[in-house]
Amino acid sequence: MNLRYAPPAGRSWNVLVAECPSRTSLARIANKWTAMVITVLENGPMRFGDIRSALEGISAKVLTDTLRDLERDGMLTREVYGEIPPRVEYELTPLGRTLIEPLAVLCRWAEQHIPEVLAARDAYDDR
Amino acid sequence: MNLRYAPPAGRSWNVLVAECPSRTSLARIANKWTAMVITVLENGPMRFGDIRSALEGISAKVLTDTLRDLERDGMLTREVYGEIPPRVEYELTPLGRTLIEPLAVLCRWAEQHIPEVLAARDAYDDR
DNA sequence: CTGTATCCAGAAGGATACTG
DNA sequence: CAGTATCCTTCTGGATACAG
Repeated sequence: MNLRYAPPAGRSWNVLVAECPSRTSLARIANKWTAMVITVLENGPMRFGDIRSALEGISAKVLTDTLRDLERDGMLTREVYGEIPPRVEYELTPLGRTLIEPLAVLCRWAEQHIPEVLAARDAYDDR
Repeated sequence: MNLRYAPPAGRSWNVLVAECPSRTSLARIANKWTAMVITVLENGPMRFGDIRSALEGISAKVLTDTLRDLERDGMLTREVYGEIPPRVEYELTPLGRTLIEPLAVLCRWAEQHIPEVLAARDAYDDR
């Protein structure tokens, strides 16, 4: 496993290799905002404001940045409707949809294991 | 547990609620270093130096911080052996082991979908 | 309504030197 | 070997104001 980064000539992309682009990709998907955005979009297209309301507490700037990054990496599409007031809808691509289940699992893990995590934290801080 | 937020009776914790502690927990596990550390520890205890070698490019400081946070949240244990030179081993707890599969899936996703992501990125940048 | 443009504080993370 | 300590740079993300 101590191989130097060699792809794309070969086939073995590897997040453990510092220069491998898969590590950048991992950083993008292993991210709390990404997990929440993808999860929230699973049921179909949503408007900017509705996403922002769903992800309670996110700023407009951060949501804009997150959505743009996800669009750039092909995980969602952005459609602007020429209406007044403006309407913009975001929708997962097939590629983005393959992330729904993995990221939903993470969100559920965080929710389901809160008692254990908080207990462990208290125990650690008490010593 | 001294919480500023508790889910309403009969309901579950929810990462979409800003003050819910599950969001902090999500931030910790939805993180590239966490994903790599957990994945690398799946086969059993490992020494600090071996983990650092496996996660090519991580600094001692960042690895120390990451391991301490994971220990604090009950996902791994840290055992110090009174030897010269020192030996310290990190091992996943049962709680930590429940993260192996979800996080390994993320790492595999990042590796397997690199061609699509890079293609999408090029297409986006070209317009 | 859906952003952009700034500015700024704090967190994350790297480099280097050093210790038990 | 397994860290600490320190310093420094970069990135993240919040606040505010404003535009189309």
